Amino acid sequence: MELLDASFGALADPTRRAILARLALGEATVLELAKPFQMTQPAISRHLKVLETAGLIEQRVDGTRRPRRLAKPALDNIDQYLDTLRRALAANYDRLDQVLAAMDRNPDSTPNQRKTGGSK
Amino acid sequence: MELLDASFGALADPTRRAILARLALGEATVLELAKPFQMTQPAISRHLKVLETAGLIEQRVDGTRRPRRLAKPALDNIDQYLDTLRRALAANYDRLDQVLAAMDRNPDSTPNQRKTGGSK
DNA sequence: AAGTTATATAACTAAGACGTTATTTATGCA
DNA sequence: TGCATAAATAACGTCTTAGTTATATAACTT
Repeated sequence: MELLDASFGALADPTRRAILARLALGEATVLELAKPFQMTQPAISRHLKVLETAGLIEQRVDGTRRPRRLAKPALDNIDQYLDTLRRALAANYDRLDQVLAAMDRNPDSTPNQRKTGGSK
Repeated sequence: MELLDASFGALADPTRRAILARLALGEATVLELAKPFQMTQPAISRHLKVLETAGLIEQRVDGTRRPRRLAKPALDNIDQYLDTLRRALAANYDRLDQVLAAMDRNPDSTPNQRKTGGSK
């Protein structure tokens, strides 16, 4: 699943998330996107390429401009992955040893927690 | 939202996602985690620190071992963020210009697409 | 055709990520 | 005590990322 590599990697950068936030309001060109972020146009173009490779945005051709907008495939993919994690998490919390572990890790009940014998 | 930086960054690495997949089956120690991945123990320890900083896993103390398990906060946080993107995406797709854009970007209908006279 | 505008690409630099081996710290055990 | 084991940390090399400036490409404008 290397699309996940690209997708999560793309989302890990605050500038790229800001770009997505801007695109959430509607499509925008490179220069429009570059304006609010004090950063050069080439830098934004690179970020856009990363986002597009990740499947998070799409291009459109309009003369010399290339307005970008949000795309869905990556989001669906990510959602699906996170779902498996959520499920596993829920399942683990239902297990007894997880409950015991939770008690064990509470510093109030056992100052210096152990479990083999009980000393130090 | 720099927790998102950490969370998405953590999920961008395939080794770390594999670690999470293993932890989805239940808690495991560093050495147990290191075994399947042919990688040294220090490397795994670093990955675990990244995952923990991101809020994706937790530790437990058991003598000299530190079994890890999945944690929820980061997932909730991520879910919430993705939700805003999903919403924006849906909203954008409801707009007329987005629909026109979709047609415009279809290479079959217009070989060298323009639009100065059409929408915008 | 010539100039302008929108974007992409190239070449470079600085910083960060990810792996290694060697060593340290902390606990358990004889 | 002293040795063994689990995990963390240090120091280091290498590859990747994110930014810069300079330049190239493509399309619109006159």
